[in-house]
Amino acid sequence: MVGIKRLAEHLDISIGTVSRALNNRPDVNPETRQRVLDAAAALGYAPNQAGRSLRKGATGVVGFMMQTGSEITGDGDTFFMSVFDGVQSVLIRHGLDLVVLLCSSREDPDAYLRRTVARGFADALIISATRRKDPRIDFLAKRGIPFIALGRSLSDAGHPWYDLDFEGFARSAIARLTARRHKKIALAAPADDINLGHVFIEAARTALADHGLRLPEDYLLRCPPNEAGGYVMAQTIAGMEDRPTAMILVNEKTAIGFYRGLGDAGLTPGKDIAVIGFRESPQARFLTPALTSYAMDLHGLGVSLAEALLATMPTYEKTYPLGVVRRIWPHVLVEGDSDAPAAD
Amino acid sequence: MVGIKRLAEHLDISIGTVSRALNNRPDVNPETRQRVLDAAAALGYAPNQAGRSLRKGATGVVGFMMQTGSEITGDGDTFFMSVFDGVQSVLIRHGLDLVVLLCSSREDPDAYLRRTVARGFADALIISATRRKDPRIDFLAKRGIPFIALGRSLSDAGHPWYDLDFEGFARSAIARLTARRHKKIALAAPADDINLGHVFIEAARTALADHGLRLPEDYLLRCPPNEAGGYVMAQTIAGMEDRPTAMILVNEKTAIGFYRGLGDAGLTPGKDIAVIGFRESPQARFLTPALTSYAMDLHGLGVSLAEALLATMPTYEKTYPLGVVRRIWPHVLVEGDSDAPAAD
DNA sequence: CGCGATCCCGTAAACGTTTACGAGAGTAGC
DNA sequence: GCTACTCTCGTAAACGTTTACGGGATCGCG
Repeated sequence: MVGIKRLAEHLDISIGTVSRALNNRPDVNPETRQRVLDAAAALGYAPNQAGRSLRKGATGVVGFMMQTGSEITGDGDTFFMSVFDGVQSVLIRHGLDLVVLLCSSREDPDAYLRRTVARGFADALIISATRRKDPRIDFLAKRGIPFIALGRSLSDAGHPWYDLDFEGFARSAIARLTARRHKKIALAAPADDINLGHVFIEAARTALADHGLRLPEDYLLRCPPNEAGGYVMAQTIAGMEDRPTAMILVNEKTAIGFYRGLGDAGLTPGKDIAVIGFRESPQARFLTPALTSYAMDLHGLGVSLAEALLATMPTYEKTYPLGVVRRIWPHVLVEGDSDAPAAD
Repeated sequence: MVGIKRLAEHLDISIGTVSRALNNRPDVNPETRQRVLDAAAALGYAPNQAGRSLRKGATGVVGFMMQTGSEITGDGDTFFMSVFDGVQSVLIRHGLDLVVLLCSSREDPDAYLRRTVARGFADALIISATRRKDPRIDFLAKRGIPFIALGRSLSDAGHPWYDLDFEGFARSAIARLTARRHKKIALAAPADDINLGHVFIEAARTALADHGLRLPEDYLLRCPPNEAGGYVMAQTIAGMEDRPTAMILVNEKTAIGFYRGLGDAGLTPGKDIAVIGFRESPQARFLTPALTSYAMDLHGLGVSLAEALLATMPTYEKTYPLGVVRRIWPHVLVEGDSDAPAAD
């Protein structure tokens, strides 16, 4: 490992000058700088990150915390990969790197966060799967660590966040179904403490009320946001004596199991039961009948997340004079054939 | 931020003793150690990672490099999440942390690796999506950085690796199909340079030969390993004048699009064309007819990967006296209804 | 010739740890 | 009372950077 010291004695100049040349500071002779740059390339010099961050007090990395095996992100999907890609495209322009911090399903997210913050891993963080009340938010705010949340929370530290448009989804889906004469509309939302379930359900309740409808207790189904969850939910629906005629799913993966479960129960999705899913996805795209769902620009979401995060960091706040961003990310309807009008 | 210095002057002892107490070294009075531990907890002391790794020359993190948006891992799926979970369960026992290093689709994997190695991010690495010849292997070996590859490669640096059993898959699937009187068997493999495609195709060729069959040129289909790839492949198959009666897919996600594509072309999977997929997955599990495929213990694979990696690190090699592990990870057949006998 | 300004560059401190070394105190053995 | 040893702890160097500070050239100008 060739360090700045070896580089300096090889060029027979001081390490100070070498450092200045490499970090192109003004007070160094252009010719010397070139010599240093050439030698650095020739010897394969790479600055030691530990030394650098010890001195500067910053690491140059941004962490994206997510949970493995949790209900919400457990199966992993194209969602986060696309967002990562967007985040990274912004960070790389500033010499920052993105690393993904995986919190195992067996570990407490709050403890995990404290641990990784204590290690001084990242200069800034993106947290996802925000809970109704999320101690991570208070913790990060108190420690003064720049962060942004993907997902709203009741915990409010004046921090920036982006979230998906669950209200718009609920309104649109319900308007669409009622326009097609559906009156018995059921919802499927994840059962855990992740905030999005609450937001969606509340929005759906008021949207239903706007159309003179209400949500019976047994029409609010809690199911794990994956294929198996959709399957057992279909069984439940099929066995109900006052069966709903339409179903709204907040997670696209439940749709896959739901279709199969309906089929196994002798029901046809889109005919016996109208279905609308939240997020358009490669998997759901190939369902038959095509799932009516909502598509969004995830790469763009990643870009916006990164920019809003940088806006809260002293070093970059002039580059991104955005203030504290708290915004709902839009989506567009993708019409399918899964939400036909109600019979009768 | 309270460092070791503040802790020391608060206790009125030297920083050396504090450090020794915290790293529980032998030569410190038990009573003093307890005082230090208590004070550390009270003041919320957390060791500065930069300082520590600068001194020790190690960071205590293991990186898992994967590509976003690439064909092989682009859509992300349950595969890697499960592996991550297994890896982490081992690392955490040794105070090591796992971070995921995302290489964007727009960046060269080799350049990305060099960059992150140069940054001194991780003490050891796990690389995935190995190519036929993979410069990353030579690079890591030359730099003497402990690493393990998930996937074989022609590049051989005497390094450890694990890989899935593509040969066993090919043999089993072909034996199963020929036993059901299929003679016109086609393959679908990814088109990129990832090594698994080559391994699988070669294995399939010899397995076919063992049964007196051969692989016509147009029965070897290259398709992106995702839903859309499966769809267009179905169109291609449907339009062939000498249509195969069976299809083997190395990627489960292609099965989803393939089913839909066949349906749109008026063909029924499992009836007009037998289908066998490689990896059993939540998505494929809910296809109709159920996809015959192969399941494997991904968490266990992660555990084994981590142990084999640690076995190559000087610090841990006595704990895991495994030598250089190069092993094929087993799977088991999950019988479905998608590979019915050939008509006539 | 003197003086200030400018341009480069060397010196050294600092970031927060870990650890080799040695020193002081106590203890035991003779 | 001397030596040898153990136990505990303080001292200081080292890890690889960055950067404030100052100093020697060089130059311009009066």
